[in-house]
Amino acid sequence: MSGHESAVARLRSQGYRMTPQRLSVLDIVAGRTGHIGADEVWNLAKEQHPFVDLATIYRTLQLLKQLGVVTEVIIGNKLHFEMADHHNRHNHMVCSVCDGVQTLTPNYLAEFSQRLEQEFGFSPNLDNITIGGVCNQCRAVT
Amino acid sequence: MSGHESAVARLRSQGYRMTPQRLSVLDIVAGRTGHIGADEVWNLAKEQHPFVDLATIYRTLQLLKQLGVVTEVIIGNKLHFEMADHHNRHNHMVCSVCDGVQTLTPNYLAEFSQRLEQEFGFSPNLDNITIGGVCNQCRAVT
DNA sequence: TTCGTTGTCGCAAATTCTTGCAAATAAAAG
DNA sequence: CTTTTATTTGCAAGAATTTGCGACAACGAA
Repeated sequence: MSGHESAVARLRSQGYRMTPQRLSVLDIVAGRTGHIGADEVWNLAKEQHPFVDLATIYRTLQLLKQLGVVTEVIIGNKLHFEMADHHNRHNHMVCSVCDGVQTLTPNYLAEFSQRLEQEFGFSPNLDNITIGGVCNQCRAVT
Repeated sequence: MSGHESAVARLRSQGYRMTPQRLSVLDIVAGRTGHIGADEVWNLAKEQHPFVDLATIYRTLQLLKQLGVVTEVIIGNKLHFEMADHHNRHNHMVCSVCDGVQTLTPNYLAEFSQRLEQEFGFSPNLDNITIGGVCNQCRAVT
């Protein structure tokens, strides 16, 4: 009921339809500050629409991702999603050892972004960037 | 039979064992210039070891990934792997619309890497970086 | 409001990837 | 070479995610 107008508009403008299921998913993801797993979205969505299928959740999340409304992060071997906040970007560093996630707001990425666009014609979605590596703790263990 | 000595050594030094199955997987991935899907690795591996299980392939690829021998890229909804070439890095830009993959050798990433390490104590593996976005073609369509 | 077109949903089956466990085996010790 | 022991494997079961398809519903047109 709040700031979903733009998302709805974006759906419509591409010929997609707004359904109660999609609104639910949108509300749920928007209601979280951090990321949320697909299974959690499903559980919450069932409270409002007991018959929603998990497949619908996945399809909706994929759609919202394509539209740039949400962002996908792979944590462990699960898909997680969160609102793509274009004003206050969240980027992730995922440790390949412990699957821990760290968040950062990298201003330094802006320049890199422009280069990619100039040299390759590729518009990177930096809301969606995930950097693999090893975190402090796990490196200490080895 | 070629340049796998370092990979074998890296296995041994961590207490892992070198088995024919693992050597097969290593050979197969190393024999490719580009990336290769887990299922393809399996098919090729079966030519030499008809009874290898797909689970073994996955486990081996995960292991090689942890050791930094290979690199994992998610293309579409499949896992792909390729040799991590530390001298000539390959990084990927994956289009979220068409799943097309572009490769680049970003020298400009080096500086960014150092910052992450200094500020977060996180050692990024830039061989493994994947940047999502929209490619030239798909952007033109919209 | 009603109708028709077309996108969407729910269901079930198919893919893709992961995990538990007993048997097999690599590497070290004797 | 044989024994020992811990790692790996293969198999089967199980998560997690995607896809095909007929029934259904959103929304513009009449």
